Amino acid sequence: MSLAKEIKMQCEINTKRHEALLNIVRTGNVIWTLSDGFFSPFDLTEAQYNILIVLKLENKRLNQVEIGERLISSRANITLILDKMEKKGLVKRERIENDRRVLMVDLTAKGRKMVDRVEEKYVTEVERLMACLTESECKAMSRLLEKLRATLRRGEEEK
Amino acid sequence: MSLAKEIKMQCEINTKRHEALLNIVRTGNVIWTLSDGFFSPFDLTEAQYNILIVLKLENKRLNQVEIGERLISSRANITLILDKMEKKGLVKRERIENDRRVLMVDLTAKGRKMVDRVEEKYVTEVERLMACLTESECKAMSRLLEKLRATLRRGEEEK
DNA sequence: ACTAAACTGTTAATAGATAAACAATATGAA
DNA sequence: TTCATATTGTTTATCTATTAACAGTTTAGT
Repeated sequence: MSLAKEIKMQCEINTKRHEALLNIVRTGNVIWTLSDGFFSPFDLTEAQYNILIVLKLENKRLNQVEIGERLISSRANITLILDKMEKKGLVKRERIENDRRVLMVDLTAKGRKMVDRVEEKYVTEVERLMACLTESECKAMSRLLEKLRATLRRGEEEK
Repeated sequence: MSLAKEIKMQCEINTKRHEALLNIVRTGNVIWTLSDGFFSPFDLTEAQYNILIVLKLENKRLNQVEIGERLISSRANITLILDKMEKKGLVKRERIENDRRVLMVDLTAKGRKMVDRVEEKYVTEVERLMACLTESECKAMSRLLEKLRATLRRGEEEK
């Protein structure tokens, strides 16, 4: 991921809106980078953790399309990520009777153990990282970001 | 649309802080994807545009390390991006006398023409995308994001 | 029932980024 | 000076992600 990134730009940013856009992207990027460092000791990528946590929270098997919807990731990529996770024994893929196209993905015992262990530390880490903002500040920011994202999405659908 | 619904998670997200973190990452991602679509008609990537705009705003030649600092991109990657831009005739690389290791990168006439043309549309596009937020909302959001990023950065330096 | 369209998952080609190793050059301390 | 160290840019190997094409399967309209 290489988006308009930080630093050493001697120019001013033109407008408040442009500044906000760059701030969102930069901050997302910093968090993304940090998360890499957080997950690597567990030999997980963020994408892999996300699949584990989705399966845990849904508490049922999901097919690969459903997983892709929850992660906003392409079908092709889900296949590759699951290939690796299956090799590591974190998930299993099972055919079902009604529809012979789909593969249902589920946590293995090992996968469940992994996600339980990591989730606890993840929650602590998130609180630590975000501790500088109050709950109401977070709430306000979420509201604005959701409003923005809704508009962006609608704008794209129209095209 | 709330984040939870958007990603079809039937569970709620634990805390306001966690929700805000996910909102930042996700919104940054949406913007990043849109920017891809914005630049591709010009046969540019975002990374390439960023190099053009940096050279324009600095208004002088920069070596590859200096460009890397401004974009937070690795030296290796800068080499590859500039290779492509040089082939397209957007930038030129010139040796200097004092230090025979360095290559100074500068806009060509074609590169300058390109960046002028794209920058104008880029500014318009940013205003359009962010129009749903008022200036004061943008200002508030920037303040929170900058505060957060400052803390995150400090937290990492301590490690 | 038949056929066109849609859907699921995989594969191949491509692009992007990074880290590690490297060659050439410059710097600085003894 | 001389030699270890640092710096600049390139190359190589590797990893991740995306798009397009594909095969197998199901759905829906007629």
